[in-house]
Amino acid sequence: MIIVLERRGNMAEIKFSRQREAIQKELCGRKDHPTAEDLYAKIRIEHPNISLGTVYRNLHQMAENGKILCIAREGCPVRFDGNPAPHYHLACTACGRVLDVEMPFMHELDISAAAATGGEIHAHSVLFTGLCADCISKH
Amino acid sequence: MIIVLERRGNMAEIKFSRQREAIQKELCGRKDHPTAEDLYAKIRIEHPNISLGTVYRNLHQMAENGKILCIAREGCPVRFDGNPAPHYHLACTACGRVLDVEMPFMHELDISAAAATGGEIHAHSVLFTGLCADCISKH
DNA sequence: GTCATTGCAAAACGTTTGCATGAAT
DNA sequence: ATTCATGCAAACGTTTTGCAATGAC
Repeated sequence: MIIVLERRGNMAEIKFSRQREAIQKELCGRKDHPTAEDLYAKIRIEHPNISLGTVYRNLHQMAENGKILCIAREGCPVRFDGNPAPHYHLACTACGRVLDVEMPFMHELDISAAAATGGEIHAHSVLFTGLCADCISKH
Repeated sequence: MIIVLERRGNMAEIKFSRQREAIQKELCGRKDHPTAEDLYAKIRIEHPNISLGTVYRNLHQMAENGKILCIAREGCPVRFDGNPAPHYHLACTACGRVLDVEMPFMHELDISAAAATGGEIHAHSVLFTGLCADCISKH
């Protein structure tokens, strides 16, 4: 299997589009981590003609360009994060939400990993699993 | 969306099966992180009648019971890890492989995250992104 | 005898793609 | 005029499911 991670094919220009603008605005205006369908549903209110394919295409492009993050989990649709700065996430086992965890990001981990592997680490993503504060207090 | 993470429905008995045994043996006998299809293809050599559904069902059950780990990434089929002890992974951007990273696991991160969220952290999974040693040296 | 597990094939799901049209530069 | 982006609908790859049959206990 070949993993294609190349940035946009050599120097193709990115043209403005209403749709991309709407997606970007919607995603960056929220602090949760919506799925493509979530965004599609929301954006459709103001842009009734937008298509799901366009949402996916743009999310993909934005991720390639480092403008957003993707959060993948077993058995769940991918979630997107409008904040591209590396940070931690918590997947709550009770309510199913994915939340940001406000703690300092350990860039040192990348250094340790690079030392351990002899390779070159570009990023690390961390997903905590557990109960969020809301779910703890509700019970 | 409701996330179902419950362990096996109250106290249903787990009965032995040849197929599960083969899956367990195959997965735990290797240090890479195969997909369900990979395992299916391999196991089919000795158990020609096994079905892909059975492979998925058993992997799911084993994951629920904490016998194996799942590694999910955007755009890739889920990979399974026969070693359920918490540890780190590297996804190589050049060759596409997912490798173990031999470095001490930071349980302290869970404590920091619990403090930061006010919740209860059960685990954390880390996926590094970068180049593995093989790909660095090949270039 | 009971109930978990299987194989099979169909369906579900999330996502990607081809193509003709439209919009941005 | 060029070429990037869009909407649509069809296709894709992965995973799950219903069901009747089999196997474990």
